[in-house]
Amino acid sequence: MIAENDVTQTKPDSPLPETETPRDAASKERLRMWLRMLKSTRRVEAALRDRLRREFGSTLPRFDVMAALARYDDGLKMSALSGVLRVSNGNVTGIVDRLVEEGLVVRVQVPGDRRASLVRLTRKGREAFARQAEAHETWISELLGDVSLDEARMFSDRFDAIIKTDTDPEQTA
Amino acid sequence: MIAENDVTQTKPDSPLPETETPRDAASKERLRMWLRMLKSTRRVEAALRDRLRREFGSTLPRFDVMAALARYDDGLKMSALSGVLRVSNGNVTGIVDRLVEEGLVVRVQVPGDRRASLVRLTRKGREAFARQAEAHETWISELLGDVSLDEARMFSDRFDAIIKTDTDPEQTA
DNA sequence: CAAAAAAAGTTTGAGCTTGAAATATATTTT
DNA sequence: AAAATATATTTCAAGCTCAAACTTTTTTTG
Repeated sequence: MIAENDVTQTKPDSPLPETETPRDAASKERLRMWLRMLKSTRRVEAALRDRLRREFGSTLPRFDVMAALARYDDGLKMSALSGVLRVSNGNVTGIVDRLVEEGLVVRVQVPGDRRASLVRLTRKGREAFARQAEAHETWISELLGDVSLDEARMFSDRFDAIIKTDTDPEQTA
Repeated sequence: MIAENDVTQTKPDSPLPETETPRDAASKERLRMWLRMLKSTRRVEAALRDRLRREFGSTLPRFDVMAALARYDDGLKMSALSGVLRVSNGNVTGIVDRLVEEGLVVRVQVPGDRRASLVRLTRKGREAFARQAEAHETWISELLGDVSLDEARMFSDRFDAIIKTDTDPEQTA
């Protein structure tokens, strides 16, 4: 919103501040798009949080952590985990602490290195995650139900481009 | 991820669990799309948070509140504010408290009703927001730079559809 | 090898977020 | 007028989030 006229315009056709260069127009349209993208994402996220809470007594961050661990049978080190999820180290500590309390994951000492530990899903954790993941996929299809297969593919590609535009380290274990 | 075969399939052509109905395919593709959409949104949000913090010592929630207030010269009641932003009541209380401390907004008593108060931007708040909003638009264009005007329009429309699919009260002041 | 640097994790402090409970005030019913 | 109900907002507890500070351990290097 707001954002006056653009000083870098090449053709000052009109002297009024209401002048709109093509650059402005694109900028405004991208802003509009972003606001809608943010709103859509938040809506879907809110719905997911709500269902995860009601139906599984869990949260999205916990789900994210378990999803990451589910992809690595050998477990992940804390630093690798926060790297994969792209959240801060300290953040993951707390979430894993709670998952450990509930018996969904374990911290296994790494033999050679007394600093590090591998975080791994327990059997209970794997089972809980399997149930949640299945529900999760169903919810997404429900929430994005009117997006066709082809359209979804198109969107995925476009989002990939956006992701790649920003710096994308994407480190592994 | 995970999500075994779909029980509701109409044609059990293959007895194996690896069977994939068109319904499965679309479901998986939508999940893929959602994960990318979430990732993109988080990337952009993270970038915005970072810049807002560094350049203005502020946060996205504060910015959101100020943006909402900027659209209502007469101010908004707390309940209307949380309604517009679609966040909990208690949430807004804290954010507004901090904005008041910094002199960016004020709480004005509503004449007829001693329960309610109107939250309004101060001059300082309006000026701060104007600067932030301008930078914000620039950042968005930077972050979504390779999205063309037409493409942005298309995305906007599509997101609108997603938003409309979920319940959309959108109350006003 | 000892000092310095780097790496793995945790802790801390401040802020955001929610849902539920508490408070206060208004309005409606009885 | 008293009681019940509705509305406006705050408080609270639990959890998520980050950046920065801090331990402990390992690796590098002079």
